Amino acid sequence: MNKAPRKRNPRGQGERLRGELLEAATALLAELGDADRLSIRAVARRAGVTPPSIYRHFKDKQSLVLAVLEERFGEFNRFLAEAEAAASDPCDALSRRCHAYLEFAREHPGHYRVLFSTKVPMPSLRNAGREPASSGERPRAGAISFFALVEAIQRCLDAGAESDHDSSFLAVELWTVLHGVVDLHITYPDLPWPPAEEITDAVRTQAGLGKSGP
Amino acid sequence: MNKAPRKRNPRGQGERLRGELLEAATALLAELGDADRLSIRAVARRAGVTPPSIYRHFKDKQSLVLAVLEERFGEFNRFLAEAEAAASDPCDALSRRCHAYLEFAREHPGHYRVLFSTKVPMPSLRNAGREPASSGERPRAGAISFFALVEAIQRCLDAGAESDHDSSFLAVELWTVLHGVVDLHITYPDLPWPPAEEITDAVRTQAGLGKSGP
DNA sequence: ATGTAAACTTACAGACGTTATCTTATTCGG
DNA sequence: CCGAATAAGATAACGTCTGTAAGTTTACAT
Repeated sequence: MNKAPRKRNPRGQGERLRGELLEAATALLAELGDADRLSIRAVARRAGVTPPSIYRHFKDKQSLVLAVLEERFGEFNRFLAEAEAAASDPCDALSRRCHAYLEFAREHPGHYRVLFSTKVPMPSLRNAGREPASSGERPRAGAISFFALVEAIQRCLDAGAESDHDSSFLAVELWTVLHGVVDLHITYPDLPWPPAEEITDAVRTQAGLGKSGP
Repeated sequence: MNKAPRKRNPRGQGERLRGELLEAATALLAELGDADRLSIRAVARRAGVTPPSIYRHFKDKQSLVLAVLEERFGEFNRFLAEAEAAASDPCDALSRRCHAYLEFAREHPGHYRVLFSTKVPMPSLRNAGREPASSGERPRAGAISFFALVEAIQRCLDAGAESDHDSSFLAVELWTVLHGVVDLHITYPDLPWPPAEEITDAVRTQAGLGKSGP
């Protein structure tokens, strides 16, 4: 077996393993698509380290998972915000934001699942006893990107787009379609889907958010 | 402890435990919302029976889960079909079908998750080795209800509803919204959602499937 | 040389799916 | 009415996984 016992890190740089652990956990979560299925021991194997070594860098399994989630969620929001930058008008920006949403999910289906299709972090740990639910950690995460969507839509309405509904209702409508198309693609990858963009574009334009002027 | 060792079933009626096991597994799946998290031992505890007793009635864990899934999926399709029965015209039937979809999900969120938000049966068992994927079991399940939706929409178009797209595209669009709104409600139950019906009705009418005539 | 950071070894206590074997209550043949 | 067959379960156990705690080794920096 590969018994070379891992090149030890020099003094100040114990941080390096922390980074490699996050990297390993990230890769595994991308494959598993579910934080509950991630095991400390699998992360350790992946990083070429024994399981207890992880506890020098993370209090417990939940901390490790939350660290990864925070990273990925930040990258998700950054990616969507950057996509809007190149836009000419608010409706174009909204379109780009939606397409970026789909692109992120296509590139990182596992991470998408972990971020948006599982309940508050580690329901299995709640069942284990001890803590009284500690909800309120990750709901905020989904909320951030939702409010960014509301604002993007409001800018469209301010620019003259006409719709029967207000921005927050439209945001729910759009998010619903985006999430739905993504989740179905992930769950049934072998069905002959039309391109995801066609679906979401159809709903977005039918809702009156296609172009600014009348 | 409750050491009364369970009233034994008479000769011909060993089937009774089978029923109770299905019942217990069904209840647990409703709570867990994930077939992978269901444990044989939990089913046994719930039914007041020792774990190996299950193997007299089901070949293995997968068979038990599949039996439950088949039952629930049948009920789902029946529920949607019955909802259409009371309709006056094709568009009303479509509306009722959509509302029934939402109602089923609201009444049985856990079962909805198991039926429509997890990949082919037991991905964890595939990883375990032995079998070469055996896909093709449950995809058919989702397909049945999808084709029923296509037909319901086609009847609307035949009755004079005008839309820019064909029935199968519209079916994907509608299913996307239905699934999206359901999954978001399940994943973030504490957000201040507008009623699910409002969202799906909006998309359905915007798509031109609100009323038959012009 | 020594203190200490970084990682290791060992170990516990519990869960899981599943098999092999044993017990007991019921039913049927006589 | 009684003994044998059998169906419906229970016990015990194996092998594997899991998260994590305690204590130990190694190698670098001073």
